[in-house]
Amino acid sequence: MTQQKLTAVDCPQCELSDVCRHHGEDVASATLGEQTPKNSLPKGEFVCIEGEPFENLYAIHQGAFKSVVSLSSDENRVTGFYFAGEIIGSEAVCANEYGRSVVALQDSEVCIIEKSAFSIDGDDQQVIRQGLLVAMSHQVRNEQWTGLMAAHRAESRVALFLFMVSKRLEFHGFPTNEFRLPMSREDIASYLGLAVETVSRSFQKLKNAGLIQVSGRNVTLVSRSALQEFE
Amino acid sequence: MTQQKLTAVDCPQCELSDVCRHHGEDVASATLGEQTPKNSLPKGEFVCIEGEPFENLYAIHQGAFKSVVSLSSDENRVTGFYFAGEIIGSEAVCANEYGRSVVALQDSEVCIIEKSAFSIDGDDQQVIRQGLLVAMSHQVRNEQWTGLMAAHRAESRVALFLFMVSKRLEFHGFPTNEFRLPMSREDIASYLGLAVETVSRSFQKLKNAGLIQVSGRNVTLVSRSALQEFE
DNA sequence: TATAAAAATTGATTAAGATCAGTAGCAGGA
DNA sequence: TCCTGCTACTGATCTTAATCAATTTTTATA
Repeated sequence: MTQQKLTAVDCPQCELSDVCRHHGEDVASATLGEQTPKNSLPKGEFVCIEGEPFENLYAIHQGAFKSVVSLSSDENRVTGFYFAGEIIGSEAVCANEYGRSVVALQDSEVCIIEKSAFSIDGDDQQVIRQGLLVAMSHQVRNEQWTGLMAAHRAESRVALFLFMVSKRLEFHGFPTNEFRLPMSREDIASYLGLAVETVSRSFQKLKNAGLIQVSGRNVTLVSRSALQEFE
Repeated sequence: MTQQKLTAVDCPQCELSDVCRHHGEDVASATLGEQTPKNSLPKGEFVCIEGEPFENLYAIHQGAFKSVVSLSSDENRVTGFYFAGEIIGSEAVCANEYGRSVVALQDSEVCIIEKSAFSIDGDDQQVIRQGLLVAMSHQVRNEQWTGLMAAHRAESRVALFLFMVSKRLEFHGFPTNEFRLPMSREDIASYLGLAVETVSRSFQKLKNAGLIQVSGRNVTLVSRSALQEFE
């Protein structure tokens, strides 16, 4: 199936492998290389809801997600995307409640990291905390892109968006120049603060400029560096 | 002086007090309540430079900062602001180099948290790691606002910006309805992806709408909730 | 305090994106 | 396979923000 070119992360190489492997009630039975049980989520399912009490963190084994916050009774906005190898819920650690709702964009699998695995009164689990620190640092790094996209013209935002997706896929070991976007044009528009029509037109312009090839959600980056520099 | 209504955080109440208090070579001499030596930075001074190797994290005791990334040889963009009680450098943990340059917007004081204080091969310092986790979680939470500002019309972005500043000041115990902005209109414009002139006009419109009072960098929020809901 | 430099505001014009409207293409279900 | 509904694209008009230009205010420094 062409449904997902983004497949599962290779657990042993995952930034979060230590976190997943050491936690929870199954530690005793976990032999070397054995993984935390994965939790399947069909497309459209919510992983967590904005405002609800913090229960777990989730490491994405396979799939993709978007985060959404409600701005008013009639308006939601997409605030970010999560790919395989990344972590969901880190914003909840400080406030003990989730700060965004997170929804599966396709059928996905997550590894559950229980709150107790790293809470201050929990067992001494140095490795887990260290792993989380690194993962969260990574998220802080990623979220900077969001800010950059506030600026620029529409076309540049879309270019930068594609560059960001490619960079994040690369980090987790996926193909970087040819992929299928898991999110709709509407999601992209909401995330970038543009009208859907403008996103569509921007895709066409980038295509005409020879920077990308597009067919629906399938994207090929002709020159990734040109995308980054795109003005 | 009216230079800074944002004064120093009260260390014992700071989210980072554990982190600051336990680390470094002076632990032995630190008596209860005694603080980590603070490092003074004059306005305009850089705390860290994008791309340089990771050395320390910095907890802001007093003052305010902006983060900047270079987009091309002739263009920089402001990607965020840091206030007293917040932490600088968390994006460097994962990559071992800073991901943004951070500059003091006013004369400031920071507490230094050395890398060794929480690295995996360092001493077992559970409390520090836990404190960092919470602080970084907070940052992830904060950075979401940036994304929200990508959207909306100019006026709404500025309204949301002021709301965010107020919220962050509140968290660290500062006055929330009357404050002096530490950053220039140009910084705000860069951060929001707007022209300086548009920021100026937006301030005037919010003033005329009765939502705020403005006099240069001094801002009074008449109705904070109205700012948040502003459409 | 006086003066220069920088920052902020205001106005007029131009350009870019939102909105409105309609069409075409896919994907999932019977 | 053929619908049906959703998603994506394209065109025309209108609104908003960028740009250009000039003035006023604030800040820094002698």
